[in-house]
Amino acid sequence: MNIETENRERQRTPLDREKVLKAAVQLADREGIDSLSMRRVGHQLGVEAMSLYNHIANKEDLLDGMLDVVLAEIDPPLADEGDWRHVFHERVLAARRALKRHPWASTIVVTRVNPTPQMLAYMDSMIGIVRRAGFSLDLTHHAMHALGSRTMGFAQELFEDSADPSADPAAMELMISQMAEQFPYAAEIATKVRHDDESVVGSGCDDQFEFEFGLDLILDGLERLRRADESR
Amino acid sequence: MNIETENRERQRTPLDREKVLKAAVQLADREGIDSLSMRRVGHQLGVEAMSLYNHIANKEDLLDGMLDVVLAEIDPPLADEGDWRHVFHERVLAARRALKRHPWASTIVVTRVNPTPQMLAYMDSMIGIVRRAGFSLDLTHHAMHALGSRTMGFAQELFEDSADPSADPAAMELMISQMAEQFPYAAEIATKVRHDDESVVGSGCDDQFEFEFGLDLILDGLERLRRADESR
DNA sequence: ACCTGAACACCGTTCAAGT
DNA sequence: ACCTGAACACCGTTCAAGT
Repeated sequence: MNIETENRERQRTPLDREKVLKAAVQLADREGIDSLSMRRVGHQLGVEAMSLYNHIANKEDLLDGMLDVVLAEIDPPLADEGDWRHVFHERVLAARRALKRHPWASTIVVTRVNPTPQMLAYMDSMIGIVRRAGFSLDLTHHAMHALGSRTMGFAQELFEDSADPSADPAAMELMISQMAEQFPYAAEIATKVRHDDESVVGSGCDDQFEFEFGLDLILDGLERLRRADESR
Repeated sequence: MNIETENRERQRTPLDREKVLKAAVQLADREGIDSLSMRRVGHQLGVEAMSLYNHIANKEDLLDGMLDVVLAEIDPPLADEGDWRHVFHERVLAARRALKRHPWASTIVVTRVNPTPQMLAYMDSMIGIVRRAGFSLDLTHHAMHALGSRTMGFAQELFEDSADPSADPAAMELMISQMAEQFPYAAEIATKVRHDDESVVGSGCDDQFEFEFGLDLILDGLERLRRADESR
């Protein structure tokens, strides 16, 4: 029995911040972040929207809290053993798994104006990995900027759904043939992606693969710079 | 005399799509994307919000059109001469300059569900640069994913304003000392950034530098892969 | 052909009033 | 101490009615 039905029957349990956040996360998971309103979170808890203001400051505070619920799910880092790139890579994938469970979370990260406590804790642990691997303060700073949102397990993909399998193939075919004249290079890539998608084994647009490809490209570049710095 | 005052006096000139887009861009430049509403764009043109629907389909269509106004300002690419990385780098900076003139544009890019015509044209030209430099179709595809939004001249920065000079130094000092215990690595970086900002010459958090650092790190990594691929 | 008034179904947030 | 009714100042969008 979830919170909603429980509270609809009789509102014995008083509200608190944690209950509000949990209900909001549940609602966003089920209906998407665009459907999340104060009124709807209230309804989910069997309460009017105004009651929520007794437990959260405003909607921004609600979003901050929801993000921290998600980030608290990230697995702790591996021990510092062997190549720092491995430790870093694995932790980024742990963050990615947590964010993937709540697809709205990455859009929330991006709109935060101040880092939340859990974001700070996560970033601190990631900075620690490279510092203990011998990165200078300068190179560490550049590294974090270069990685950007990849540190948190996601990257800004342009045209995320162009390879969406739900798009019907006939429309895709038409689009590609129309693009071919004006945008030959883009059409060539779109054709490749479509072909690879059709063959079962191929991975025309495997998000996970592309994410790790980009991540390791940057980590390898950084390791090269660390070595150059060290032997300076 | 701008469109607003002109049309307030007497509405002789009939509306068209271009005028709506221009007015919307002007409004977003001046007051930010959050202040952009159908009602306010209408007001800017001396017209009710409902009139806009004669020229644009809906708000998403308006945002698409606004983005294409901005992207049309990107300088054309250099000739294919010398290192492809230079040509690519310079064009990305051209895109960056255009987006920087309209700070809301990058947030619009990120929320598009379908690529706009100008986005397609831009991406096509960038794909062309690497293809003509000898990249395989596969590597080209991975390259575009690895670069992500960097291709368009921006990157997802976490905590953009943590080095904001408008934040008062005393509050910054306090925050850092509070962080130091719980988040020593993050505090160390924050301290460095603050020091470099104070010295006039230093560039503790030079967005432009960090952007190009990350861009070149990826371009160099890709060039290495291209060479390995070629001599395979 | 283009513009508008009225309306619909929503938002976040405040605050005095209730229990 | 916590919750609510009423209200404020907004949204995007539709559609019949006006010119």
